[in-house]
Amino acid sequence: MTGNDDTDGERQDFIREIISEDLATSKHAEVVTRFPPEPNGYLHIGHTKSIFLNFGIAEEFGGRCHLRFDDTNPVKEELEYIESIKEDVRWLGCDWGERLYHASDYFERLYDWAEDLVRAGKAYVDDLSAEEIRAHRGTLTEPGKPSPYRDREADENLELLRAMRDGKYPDGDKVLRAKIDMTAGNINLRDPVLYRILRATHPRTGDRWCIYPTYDYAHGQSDAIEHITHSLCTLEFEDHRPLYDWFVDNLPVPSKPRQIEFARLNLTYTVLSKRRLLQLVKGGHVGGWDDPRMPTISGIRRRGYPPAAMHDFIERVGLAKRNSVVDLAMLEHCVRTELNRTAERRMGVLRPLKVVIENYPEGTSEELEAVNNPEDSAAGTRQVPFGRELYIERADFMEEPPKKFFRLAPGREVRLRYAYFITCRDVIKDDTGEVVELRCTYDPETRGGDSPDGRKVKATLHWVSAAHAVGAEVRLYDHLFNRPDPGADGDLLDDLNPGSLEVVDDAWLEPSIAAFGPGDRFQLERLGYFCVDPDSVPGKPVLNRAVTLRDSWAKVKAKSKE
RNA sequence: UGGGGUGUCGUCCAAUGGUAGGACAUGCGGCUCUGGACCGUAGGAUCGGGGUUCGAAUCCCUGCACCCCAGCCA
Repeated sequence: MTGNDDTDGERQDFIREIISEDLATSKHAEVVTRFPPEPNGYLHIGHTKSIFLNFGIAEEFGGRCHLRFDDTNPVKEELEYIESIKEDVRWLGCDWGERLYHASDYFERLYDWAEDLVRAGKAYVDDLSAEEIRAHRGTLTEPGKPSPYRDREADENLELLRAMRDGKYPDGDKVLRAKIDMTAGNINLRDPVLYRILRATHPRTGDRWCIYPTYDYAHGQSDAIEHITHSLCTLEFEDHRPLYDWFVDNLPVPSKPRQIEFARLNLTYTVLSKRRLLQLVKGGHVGGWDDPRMPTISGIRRRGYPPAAMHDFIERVGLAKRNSVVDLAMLEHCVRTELNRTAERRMGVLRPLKVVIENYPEGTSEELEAVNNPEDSAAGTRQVPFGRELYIERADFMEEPPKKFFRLAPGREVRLRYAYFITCRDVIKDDTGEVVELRCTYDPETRGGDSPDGRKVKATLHWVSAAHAVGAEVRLYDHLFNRPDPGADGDLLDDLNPGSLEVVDDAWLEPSIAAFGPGDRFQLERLGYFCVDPDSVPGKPVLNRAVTLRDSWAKVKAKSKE
């Protein structure tokens, strides 16, 4: 189901249709998919599409999904990445069970098959340099020319290949190439490289090998070895498919997998490429791979996006073959929907304005009952302390309110959530004319927030008791880039949003928030959804704002400014 | 000017020869102890030109636009 359909649960995307058909016609008895990351970076939101697709299909069709590291290039790959990828996949709720594999598990078999190809006259060792190979490859419009080494005898090739494996030649000195067709329109078929000489320590095989298979030579065969039935990948591999099939058809592999391509995910205001993400991290433009502004899985986890929201998002985005860019607002909608359902409510004030309740007895306080989650009665209630001195949000008071401003103003009565109606009696300013304190009175009859005489107020404000509040640092995030297509016409860095991070270090929170630990998510009423950051220290929580609430007042305000 | 793909509301995805529909976004109402949530409602699309057909987003022809490929990256 694509998730954007509510009348027909049968509807499927084109890949699920193919699989259903393969099952119906008994082409396959079971479905086996795989998620095949290269451990050369951190996973990002784009990968969630592939992860949920592969694991989701396996689950829906009662099959299985393998986690396979495509570790064929030790120059770029690291153990650190392997660990982070596993953690991220697990966090998304996907379980590969015992089915953890690596392309490097198959290096021995892949090599044997390479000898088979050589013996069959379908592969040869080429002495040409990388530059010469490129020159011989031709261009998009001109055919390539055969290498002078293309017609070496099988025996000589075999000897050379073994010598390559045994470390007799320096890096880059020779390669093994498939002998296919130097004039093919599809450049991938112009005698692709199968093995290159690379003296690099592999994260798993160490220094056992000095030749490594290329992606093209390793991927399809790895799929076949694992009896993958449907090998799902992104569009740019579409014209590798003939090569993929060529290997599977020319090698004694145990099964014949089918590669199917789909469009990768793109998001507005976001970059999703390892190269550009690495650029942001290495350049110090963000705090690291897990900076909450990063579209990495570790970034959004720290930011407070729940895995369930990611799943919902991927379902809604759907699956097709056309390149597209999804509106970031769609993702934020999914985050809000999930958090609205599951996150408990709390109160906190970001930019405090002191309020003194003049007719509230000095030196006393009381506890008021507050609902934890109006969307979930099972979440229960909690007690919130109230006293004579409070903080409210600075933005909730205006000395000269415009027509549509419903909040506190001189002489006006509003409700303090779950507490009392208060009326603003006096405004105290400092030398510069800035409002520093409000003198108010409360109506004891309105305890809990309802007036016995049926009197209405137009606004309800959040607040905290000054005597009980916990000081906190709150990090507010905005889009990392200030245009929907960052880097589209020029330097990516020119499009960085200088206001993407705002740190508020004198926020006040209701005391119950101290009970939350890193990773816990909750709503600060009227402000948004927040997540406790690991930077928190005892007595001084650090909060990340995952996403704001929808804010129709902000829209009214923005419109009146135009 | 080689090969491989893709063109449907602003955005994403459906409609598989038979009323172009949903979601997000946007506008307008309602409701509300969160200007939240929720409910209702409106506007908004088949790349162009021919053809086949009672009937075309769908089939055919022909243009056009966009994406990918010339790593010993994946």
